Amino acid sequence: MTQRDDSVGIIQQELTAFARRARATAARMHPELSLVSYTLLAHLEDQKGCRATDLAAHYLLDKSTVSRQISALEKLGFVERRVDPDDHRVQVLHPTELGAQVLASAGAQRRQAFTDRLADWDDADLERFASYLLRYNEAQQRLG
Amino acid sequence: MTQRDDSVGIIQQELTAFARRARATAARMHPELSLVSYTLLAHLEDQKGCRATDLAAHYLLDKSTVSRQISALEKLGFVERRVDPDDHRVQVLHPTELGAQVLASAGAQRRQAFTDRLADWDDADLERFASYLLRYNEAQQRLG
DNA sequence: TCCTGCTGGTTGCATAGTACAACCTTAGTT
DNA sequence: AACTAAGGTTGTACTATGCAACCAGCAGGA
Repeated sequence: MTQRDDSVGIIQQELTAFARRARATAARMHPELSLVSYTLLAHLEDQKGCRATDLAAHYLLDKSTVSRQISALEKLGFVERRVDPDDHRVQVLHPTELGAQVLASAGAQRRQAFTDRLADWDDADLERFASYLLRYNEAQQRLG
Repeated sequence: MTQRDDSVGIIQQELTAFARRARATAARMHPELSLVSYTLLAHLEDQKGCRATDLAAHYLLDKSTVSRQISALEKLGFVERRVDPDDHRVQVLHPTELGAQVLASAGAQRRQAFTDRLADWDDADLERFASYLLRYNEAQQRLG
């Protein structure tokens, strides 16, 4: 067992531990907006509106899952649907004013939690950690 | 928005993206053993047996959740219960021979996937990434 | 024009994972 | 003996998810 293998083992173990906790932690932080809802809503804001199909493709979710998530967000008044005049099959989804507010609030809370956890890191370490995560996720997407 | 804030933002985003994918990815890799089951079974092996309560405490799960997970693992023949002779309330849980085999196989598959994703990293980066994850998770546990 | 096939979305069904509360059994204390 | 605490199980409910069946609108070709 080389030192390299040790590192891989630790990375596996720690990422797994993180994944196991993530949903529950997010739910505790802002019960109003689950991890998934938060992500979808954030994407809508980022993209200035998109279709349910785009969300499904981007997050590797089934379209039925997205459909239900969006219904829930709509029921909460966080999302509105605008039928595309050029293609009546399509609904372009947008955050509502309220949705944007809730998103901003949840985002601030999330960001604060991360900032706290990373408070005693120096800038160089933070930047390197960020670049490692980007690199890792890029590889994961590439390799499935 | 400082460069530091950017780094925090990226870390948040990438860890979130990872968490969103983790369960589904794990499920695709070895349908026999979900992420949670895998983790519980691995803990049993690590600890050379422990109680359901210990698992619940360690993974911040409700004891009912653990109870059901263990029932499922037992039904699959991966776990056996041994009543503690000193305290008949207690069941000490152990992986069975079969459970250990499945665990080893799933573990090898998981490890291989990580090894592939990290194939083109040099040793120093791997070691640093591993240490960052340890540090991050330690802080998360400390801060809740 | 009409049939066929494709695309975007919804709905019915099934499953996993989870929590909470009520409960049972066994230990330990007073 | 009576009470309390600890380890587990079970009933109930809810969220997230996928698959399959379906509907509706669009686009192309015979």
